Amino acid sequence: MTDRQSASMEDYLEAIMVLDREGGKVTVTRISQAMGVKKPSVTSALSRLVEMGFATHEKYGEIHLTGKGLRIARDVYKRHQALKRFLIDILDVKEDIASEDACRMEHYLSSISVERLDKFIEYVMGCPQGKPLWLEGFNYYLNHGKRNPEHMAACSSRCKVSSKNGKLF
Amino acid sequence: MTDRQSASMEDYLEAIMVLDREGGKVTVTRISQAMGVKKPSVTSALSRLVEMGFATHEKYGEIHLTGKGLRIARDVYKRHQALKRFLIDILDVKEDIASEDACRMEHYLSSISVERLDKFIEYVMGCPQGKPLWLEGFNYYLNHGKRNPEHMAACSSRCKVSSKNGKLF
DNA sequence: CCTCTTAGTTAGGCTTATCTAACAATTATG
DNA sequence: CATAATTGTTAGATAAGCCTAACTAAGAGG
Repeated sequence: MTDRQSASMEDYLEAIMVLDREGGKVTVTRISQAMGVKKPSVTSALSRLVEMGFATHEKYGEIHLTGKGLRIARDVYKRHQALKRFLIDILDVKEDIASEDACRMEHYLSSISVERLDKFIEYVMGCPQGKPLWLEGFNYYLNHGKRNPEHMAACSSRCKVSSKNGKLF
Repeated sequence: MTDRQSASMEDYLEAIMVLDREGGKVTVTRISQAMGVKKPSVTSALSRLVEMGFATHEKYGEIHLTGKGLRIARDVYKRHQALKRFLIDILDVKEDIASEDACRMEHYLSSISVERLDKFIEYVMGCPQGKPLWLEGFNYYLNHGKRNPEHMAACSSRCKVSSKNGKLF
């Protein structure tokens, strides 16, 4: 039922979904540019997606995901976002690196682990009073190579009111 | 200089290193069993590793990693451990799932991100007084679907004295 | 409506990484 | 030490996924 597709197929499905959300027709050229592959690769991939029942594509015509295809695309995207948010918000990795890492790893995280990761981010970032102090402490640790004596004394996880990472994505 | 090899090549290098650490001669058969591939695949992979200067292997003879090969193997293994420890110790994922996830993702985490992840685990698990209370709070959140009111009141990250995860690996 | 440009497809080749079947070398055993 | 069992290699097939080159379809401008 929930068999994973190849990394490549997942990438195509995800790209089609994202391009569709961006608006306008989803074309071979757009997919090609978005994914950094040549157009014949897209045509070839599309024929496999169609064969597997994940997309529809009439010659020279429109490209759409089927229900099945969309479900997979959303799954992949969810994994992508969870990984990216973790890397950026918790580990303080720069956005471009985080995105690249997420793009590569999104195909390999089990559903159990995504679920946990999602909950973890929710738990940490959803701290009622804002960014947890212990996370501030981690930043200090990253920058200074040692624990902040103040944090160690208090060992407090009281939350900051304003979050440093205010952007939605 | 630090070009990443393919996932498959990294897997072979890692397996050879681990088998070597386990003791005894590293043989085609052992590699084959450890990795779940047939023996001709191992022979073929070995010839590529030798060609790239990552291993030595005389016909019907001994298999060893070169310095270059060992360096890569250690890198991969480090990523593996970081991911696994994170999944188990922080996200409370079961060991077998964590290992599988780590095995697949270990090839795709950038060096910057491993570094951060390592530091993160070090920071969290190395809390002077033991397992942080906020992490206990996360466990509660996982099991009950909501924050523990007590933790919310205190929002404390004081550490438990004894760690629940006492094993080294 | 004809031509030129752009978009998409087809054909064919390459690489990686796997497999099976058959063969060769090595090791163990009576 | 001769033969059987194990171990390792070679040859050849297959599949995914990418590429280039060449072709065809569709659409835009004069």
